[in-house]
Amino acid sequence: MSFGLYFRMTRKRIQIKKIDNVAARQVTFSKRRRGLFKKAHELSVLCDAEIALIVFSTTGKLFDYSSASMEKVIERRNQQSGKGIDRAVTSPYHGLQVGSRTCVMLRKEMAEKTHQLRQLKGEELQGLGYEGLNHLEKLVEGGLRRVTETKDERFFKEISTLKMKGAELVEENQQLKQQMENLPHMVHVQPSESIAHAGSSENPIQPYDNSQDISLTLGLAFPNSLLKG
Amino acid sequence: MSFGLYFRMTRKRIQIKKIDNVAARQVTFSKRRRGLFKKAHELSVLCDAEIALIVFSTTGKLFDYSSASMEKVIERRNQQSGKGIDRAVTSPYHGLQVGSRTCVMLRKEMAEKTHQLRQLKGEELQGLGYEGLNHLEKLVEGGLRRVTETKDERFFKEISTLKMKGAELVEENQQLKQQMENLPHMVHVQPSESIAHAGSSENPIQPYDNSQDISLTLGLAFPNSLLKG
DNA sequence: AGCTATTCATAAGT
DNA sequence: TACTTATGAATAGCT
Repeated sequence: MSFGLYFRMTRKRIQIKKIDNVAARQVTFSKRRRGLFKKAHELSVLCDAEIALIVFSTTGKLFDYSSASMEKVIERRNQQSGKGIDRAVTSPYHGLQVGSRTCVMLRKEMAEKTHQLRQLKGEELQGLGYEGLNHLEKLVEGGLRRVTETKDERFFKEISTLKMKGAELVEENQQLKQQMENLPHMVHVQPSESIAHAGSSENPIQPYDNSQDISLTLGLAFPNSLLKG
Repeated sequence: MSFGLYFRMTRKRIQIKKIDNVAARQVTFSKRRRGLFKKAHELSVLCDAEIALIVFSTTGKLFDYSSASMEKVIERRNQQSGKGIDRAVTSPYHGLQVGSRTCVMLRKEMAEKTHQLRQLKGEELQGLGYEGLNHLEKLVEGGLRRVTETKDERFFKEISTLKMKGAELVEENQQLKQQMENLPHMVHVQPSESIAHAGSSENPIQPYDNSQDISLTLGLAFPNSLLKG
């Protein structure tokens, strides 16, 4: 290595235009293609995305990658992008095939999903070996953790909301009491203790603690998803 | 900027596995998706390559890029890779009218099932109230219990099977040894210790304990269901 | 959405 | 083709 020769190994940022030198272009193609496929894979794993990547070199060689099934991804895209423009009309013959094939695929995917669903519920585990069972166990553990975390989070959020509301009520209550005391012409009025009976009588400003009542007062409707299964 | 707070802005290289935190996942998806598309474009320009890239986010949103025409690239790939079967001719007209209505229903069911699946994995829980979350939690707990039970059951069954097989082998081994001792005309034969080397030499009838080897000897193939999701 | 420290990708060279 | 290394680019973690 003669350091004196090059001030920088990489001269400067290259500009994005077709590389003239054929050899250099091929080298760059190899390197960048590898990088691109790696990035595609990482994105699919990190973000649970469904990806299809097709690359043809200048020489006509095919390279492709798909996180799932190439056909499935392409099919899915045909459906989505077909929403805007009615391509079935544009190319009737083509549209026909896409439609019928899609239906078959949908049925297959449905069967697959139903099976996955049952496995997550701990059914239909016959086909799984040790590796499969372990993987499934980890998956369900993760799910349980997330569900529980979400539940607790929601729970605490509601508690604090209620406490704040309670505090407001206590304060309002106090103000009402004072107002009543300032109206001596009325007959004696019983203080409405029942409204804030759980609040500390020693410190009325302190948040109203009714965490015991949450399940009764805030049970939200359960959407029609998992309950019916 | 308070420099004292962080030793490093970017802690260290991340590991490539699904990001749990939904918000972080979405941010990363945005950033990396942009990067990926940029790289794809650069490759197509620099090296004059023909590229098609399709990405579906977890939420089902479609992003795609193609250096030329998406359809053209996909078609070109179909020709290269699908040498065997001409699928275009296979389904000429069948099932379009019948299929169209069925397909709509199938799609709805698919969406529903996909949602249920995600909920079981602890995602898309926004719509659930306390009741719903509790129900879901119980469901997943049950699933986890069943999966774990099945796994353990399978495990112990295999262990006992192996122990029995081991015992048989040890017995057979003993018999062979005796037979050899009863054949004095032959040259000295080395006892085949290697067959049952893990068995206790002090009590050869005792079941052969190779529980350590189970993962090596009985790793069943994992079916194509949950691993790819 | 914006900012940096850090990791990652890679152009040029051997 | 593979390896090396300085540099530019991408991006994780934080506002």
